[in-house]
Amino acid sequence: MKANILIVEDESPILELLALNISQAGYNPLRAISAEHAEKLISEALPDIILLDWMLPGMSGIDFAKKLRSNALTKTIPIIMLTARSDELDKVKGLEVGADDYITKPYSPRELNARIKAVLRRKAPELTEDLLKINGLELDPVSHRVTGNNKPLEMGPTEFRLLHFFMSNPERVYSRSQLLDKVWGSQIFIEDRTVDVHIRRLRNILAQSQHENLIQTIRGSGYRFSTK
Amino acid sequence: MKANILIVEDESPILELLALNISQAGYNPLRAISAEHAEKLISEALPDIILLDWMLPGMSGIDFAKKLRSNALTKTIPIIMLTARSDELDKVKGLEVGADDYITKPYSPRELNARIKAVLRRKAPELTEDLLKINGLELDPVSHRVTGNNKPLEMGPTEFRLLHFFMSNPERVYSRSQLLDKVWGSQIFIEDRTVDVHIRRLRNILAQSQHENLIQTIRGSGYRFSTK
DNA sequence: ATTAAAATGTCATATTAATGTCATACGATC
DNA sequence: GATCGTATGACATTAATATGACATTTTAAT
Repeated sequence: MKANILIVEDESPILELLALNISQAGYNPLRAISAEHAEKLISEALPDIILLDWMLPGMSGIDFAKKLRSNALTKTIPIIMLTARSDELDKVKGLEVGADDYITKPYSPRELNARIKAVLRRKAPELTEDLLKINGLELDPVSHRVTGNNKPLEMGPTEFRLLHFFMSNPERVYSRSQLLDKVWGSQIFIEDRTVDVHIRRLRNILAQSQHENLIQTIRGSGYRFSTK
Repeated sequence: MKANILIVEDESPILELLALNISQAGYNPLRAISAEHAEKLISEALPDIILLDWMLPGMSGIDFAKKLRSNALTKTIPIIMLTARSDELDKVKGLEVGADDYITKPYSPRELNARIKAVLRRKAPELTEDLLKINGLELDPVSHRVTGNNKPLEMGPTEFRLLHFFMSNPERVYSRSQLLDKVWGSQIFIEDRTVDVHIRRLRNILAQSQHENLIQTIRGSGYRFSTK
């Protein structure tokens, strides 16, 4: 599942350039030319990251960031600020407002990608393409392959995403609804109990290499991926 | 017996959408397009939960909530506020007025269901996610793990919540009914003596790492979690 | 377009764990 | 030692999860 990155930038050429870079980096860019426009897009679907220009017509980037931070729904979306000059003052202000990172123009695509990746790693590791290895269980998002003790494990797409999510977020309990939101997507209406079934399917597959008890049931709470 | 959920919302499409979700979730939706209309329905039969739009023509949602709270008959009906924007101010006001929870539009059906479920169950106020450590006893809400001197301790959901509550509120005596309210939830009809049983179960588990006397009996008053 | 294969979500049922209550034992307090 | 409050063990009931089967949808292959 590609990460959705919302770019808020009033200068069209820069916006397009950013969007191009982002899509080349394997993410899904969403374009907004103002804070108001961005709000509309956000109300339709929450992006995973917001790239926010400092200077915007209408509501400024700072104010918009503040607003995003004060709303429970958008509070946790990472914001990367785009600033024209890199004076320290801006940096401080940006961090005060709650930006997770900031980039100065002219920016280098490589730097941009690095920042995005860093932020994703911190907030939503399952959206990165990092190779995951735990206790002889390997999942490669790039080649879309899973092996247990070097034995290839075949599974359906849903089980793959589920395992990917779990391996990216180990040692944490997730309720069935949280898993549905994170692995299936938030606008889908599926029974909680369906999660159980996919957990079983995944466990069955992992059992081929004795990794089935990496997925643990926490009665009354949900499931946890753990090596302990 | 299905729970009756009264929806008070003036915008017809939203009302229908809510009603649809609610009936799919196995509840019985009742529709009202204004506070006045709602009052009429309430006078016929008391609903189990009221979903109340913040902005209503005629009497506003806030005023209506106040009114409901001031009437002995309707005082105890849980109210979930529906707000267009989730600014903190609204939240505060809503809670002041006595709303039990609030949801911001656009809401996800799953979130709505989760809230309804939570309100129906009247679970204890949410405890934090912070790691709790006392005298070698550790409770991690995130991974849902308890260890005593690094030895894993297994326990049921109720004992976990009980311990979580105690560790979050140490050095304080709680009566059995207070514990029932805080750990089990307020609308539940359970014998006071049952608390004793769970205390014993918890003590038994904690005894594996010699932590059993962190839970002390205060004769005539209740129990206390204390290191002294 | 047609067919076959794979994947998916839901349901009914089985299994297991957790829960609440009771009867009784214990211990403190007067 | 009588009384009151608490501890404990057993047990029936309830609740949560696991499982197998199945209908439907998606995907891939021809």
